[in-house]
This record gives sequence, structure tokens and C-alpha cells, in this order.
Amino acid sequence: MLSKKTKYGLKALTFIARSESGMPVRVGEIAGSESIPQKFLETILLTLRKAGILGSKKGKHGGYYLRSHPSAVKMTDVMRVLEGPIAMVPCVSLNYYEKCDDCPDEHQCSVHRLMIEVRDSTLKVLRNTTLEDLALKDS
Amino acid sequence: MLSKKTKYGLKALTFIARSESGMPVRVGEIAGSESIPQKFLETILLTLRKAGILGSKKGKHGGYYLRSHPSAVKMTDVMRVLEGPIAMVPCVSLNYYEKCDDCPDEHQCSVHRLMIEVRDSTLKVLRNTTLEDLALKDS
DNA sequence: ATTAATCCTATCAATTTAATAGGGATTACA
DNA sequence: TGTAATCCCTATTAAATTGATAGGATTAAT
Repeated sequence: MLSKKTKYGLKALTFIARSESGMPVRVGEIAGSESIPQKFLETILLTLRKAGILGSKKGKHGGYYLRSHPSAVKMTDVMRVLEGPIAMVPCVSLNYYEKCDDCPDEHQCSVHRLMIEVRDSTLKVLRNTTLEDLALKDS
Repeated sequence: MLSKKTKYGLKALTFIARSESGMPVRVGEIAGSESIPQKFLETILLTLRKAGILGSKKGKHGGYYLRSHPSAVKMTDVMRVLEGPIAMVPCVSLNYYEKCDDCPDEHQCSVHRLMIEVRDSTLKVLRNTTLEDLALKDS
């Protein structure tokens, strides 16, 4: 399951990408428009800022803005920041590899091989999708 | 993340598929060989039996066996039984569809569209993989 | 009968998730 | 200079999920 955190984060990024004005977007505005609890969204956008995806401006007329053009914001990056590893098992993760304690030899593990295929197919989608694609309207 | 339940279940199914004798396989034997807590595995195999994937024989010399040839056991079915929906959001699930409360129109939801693509690519893998594939040794 | 197995359901502890709380720090601008 | 608006930070909490265990009931072979 996709966490609410990730879902809210993606919606917020889309909202910011669509807001063409170039001005920082207030958390409250996003929260209101997208039906997201504001305080929760604050922590999410903070995470995205710390990850370098968003920038922020404090104080009156402050808010969040994209650090790069939407076409340069890859879903792989966003998902890793918000949802964590893309792989479904750590022993198959490119960025967060970890050995399983219940596997003497992962090259003979049937689950391992299946999960590599799932990971690769998911990666293909996420690598080929950017925030610009998400921000397109309709269909 | 793949749950332990699913991981254990897949390993157990692989073990049974590899055990060519045709005789029912005891839970204890699988648990021992695959380092799975036996009592936990009992409940998992029970689930697989209730789903029609495994059959069982009670009493002495009892155990679990496959109801179909490994090549007929699709990963889509196994995953749905053990892990639940393949889609990452309910509004994109083929078998467990549910509307999101925070989406006025899901056809305009950017997350929705992305998740359809992820679902389809995962489905393609899972539909094309059977227990027979998992049971192949090595690489 | 005895033994060895599955079957069933309840329960528990740990973790994760979703959300809230309560301010602190910074900035615009009157 | 002061005040309102905004992001920043961390802690806490409640609910849900997960992983595992417990304790027998039932069934079948010998």
C-alpha cells in the first residue's frame, strides 16, 4: 500500500508544479485544495525540502517551490524520499541493500529472483515518469 | 515492503513444488529447512489451502500438497491471497476497488494515473511468472 | 490407544502510520 | 518597530498492522 504520506506528497508536488506563477505556494493553500491535514502536510513538505526537491521561503508571502523544472523531477527520487526503497525486499534494493537473515544464499532464493523482476519493472515506470507527467491535466 | 507472511508463503510453496515425491509435505519439514517459525507457517499454509492453492491431508503422514501443477500456479493469485491487492491504492485495484475519500474525481488525480502504470507493470511480471519458475534452481 | 499431523482462534508485543500539538524562527510590510 | 503570516522543528499520541506465540481440537495411520 502507498502510504498517505507519499500520496499527499505527490499531490502537493503536482499542485506546486501546476501553480505556474513562480511564487512560493503556501502549505495552507495546498492543504485546503487537496483535502490534506495541514500539520501533516507541513512535515511532508519539510522532508521534501530536506531532500532537495523543494525549496522554501519563510515568513509572510513564504511557501514552497520546486528546485528544478518538473520535467527534471523523477518519480524514482520522489518515491525513495517519501516511501523508502522501491524494492519490496531489502536484499534486492539498489539503494538500501541488506542481507536477509533467513537466506543462506540469496542467489538460490526463489523470492529474490521474483522480486528483482518486480523491482525492475517498477523502476522502469518510475524512471520514465516525471512530475511534469503527473501535472498534465486529465486522462 | 513484502510482508514476512508472503515471503514465507512463497518459500514454502517453492519448497513443496520442488519436493517431487508427490507425498504431502509436513509443515515442520518446511519450517525447519527454510528457517520459518513453525506456528506462523501453519497459519500461512492454512490460508493458502482455504484459497484453493494447497490441499492438505490430516493426521499421521499428513501434510500439504499443491492442488495444481506448479506451472498453473500464477503469482498474481498467490500474491493476492497472501499480500492482498497488487495495486498500491484501492482506487486503482482491479479486484478490490474502492474510491478514495480525498479525491473528488479520480480521473484528474495525478497519483491515480501513476499508480495505474505501476500496477500494470507489476501485473505483467506476476502474470507471467508461475510457481514453476520460482522452483527452478539457481540464477 | 497412541502418536503425529493439520485445524482453529485468540492473544500479544513490537512496529509503523497518520495525525496532532505546541511552540520557535523568520520575513514582509504597515 | 511591531505584528501577522509563514515555515521550522520535535515530541507525542492513537490506531492499525505485523509477526509471532499459545493452547488446544480434530483427524488419521498404525
